[in-house]
Amino acid sequence: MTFVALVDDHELLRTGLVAIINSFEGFKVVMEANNGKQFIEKVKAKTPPDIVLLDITMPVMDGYETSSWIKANLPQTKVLVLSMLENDTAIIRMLKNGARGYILKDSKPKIFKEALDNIRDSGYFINELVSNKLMHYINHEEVFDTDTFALNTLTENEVTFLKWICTEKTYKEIADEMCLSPRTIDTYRDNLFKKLDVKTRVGLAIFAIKNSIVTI
Amino acid sequence: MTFVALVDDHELLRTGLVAIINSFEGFKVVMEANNGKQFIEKVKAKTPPDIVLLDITMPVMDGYETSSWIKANLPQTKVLVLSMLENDTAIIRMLKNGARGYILKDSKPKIFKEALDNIRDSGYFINELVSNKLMHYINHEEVFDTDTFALNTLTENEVTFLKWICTEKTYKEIADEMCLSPRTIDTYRDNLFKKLDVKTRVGLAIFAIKNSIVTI
DNA sequence: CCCAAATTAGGTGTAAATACGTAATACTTG
DNA sequence: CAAGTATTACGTATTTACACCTAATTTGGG
Repeated sequence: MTFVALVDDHELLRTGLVAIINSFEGFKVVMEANNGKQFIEKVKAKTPPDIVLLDITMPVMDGYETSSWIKANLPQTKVLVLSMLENDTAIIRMLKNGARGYILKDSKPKIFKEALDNIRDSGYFINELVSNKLMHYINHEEVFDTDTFALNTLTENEVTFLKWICTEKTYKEIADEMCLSPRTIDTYRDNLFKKLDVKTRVGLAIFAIKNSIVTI
Repeated sequence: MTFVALVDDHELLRTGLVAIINSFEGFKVVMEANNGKQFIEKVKAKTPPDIVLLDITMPVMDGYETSSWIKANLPQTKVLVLSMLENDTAIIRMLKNGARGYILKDSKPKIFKEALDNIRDSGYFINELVSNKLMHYINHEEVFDTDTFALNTLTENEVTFLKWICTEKTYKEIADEMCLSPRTIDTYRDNLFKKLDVKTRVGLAIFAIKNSIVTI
């Protein structure tokens, strides 16, 4: 019997998952949690599950952190990401943090079964989502995950600046808002163009939105 | 007994919903569909349900269309929107299309029960999400739902143009891509500035993203 | 067929954004 | 303390974006 934990703050989805997973022969849901922190608390008192079905977007402690924690503290436990996010950054970050597979929340139950079987049997579930990223990694290791990498090199002021970028203010007005010289703002922009490999303010705005620096 | 239909392309969520709703006394799920079109086909052969739990984002026929159809063709049937979208535009559009309530997919089962009870008993479920929009409507009717209104006035070319707006191409390059004169592109931009009440290209880009004209 | 409206296009001027080179301050760290 | 580095700032030139006004062309109804 393979024991499964569900970590997701969507109660409804969890209810559906429990029903489905328990209907799969050889799998049983033994733990549920609303977020990573709650999972960690609960798992301390128990035998760790074999597989953790893990959401990314959660309050308190998100999937990225949680996966890292599991990788470091529960080496026998395998993480299968269950997310709505289809973007490269999310997939790659989770894989880097130790996830063994990544499926979308709107997958059909059949996919689910396959993923659980594969992870139990081979340790991994490599679907198209994941294999595309892996292929990309093989071919372009150096440019792999530019966004995530770039995100970490941003200074506090640059992040603030990116927020202003997504408004209709001119650079001069942004300079006023940030109490800096317009020239400094120019430098910020030029640096970000290089860092983020974009050429225009629209490029900056889209980067900021894509990486949740601003929410719209 | 109140009969409920589920229209949502997320099978997992549906499974959970069926379990939960059937566990509520007095409610029973009698129909499931992956999208509006499938629902229409299925409902023809049956007695219409009392309540339709309706997702917005669906392939083939989305929630907006589906709700309008239900309003026009099944006057006894009440729509309760079940969505992940928390933005004004979505809520308002659905309310205008006849929805009786709007709850988020990550609501707790308790909220669910309340919503179903209220819609059965009073015909409506007015939670904070909805009441805020209604209040806003009372106070600012004339500026109510600018985005949705504006969306409907966009021409095909303007939509295409908005897609290009969210790239790093200059207007001249966009003109080439669309096989139009740069002057025409200028006119498009100026018209959109007026229509959408923005002043810069970034404003246009954000409108396009917010309203799912482009996906990033 | 003709009119009104929508679409496409042009001219000109100003403001903003972008490119590139340089340099004064602040802040580490050996 | 000195050298290196990050941050902040400036000058100048060019390109792009934006504003406002006008007009040719296409399109859809009466």
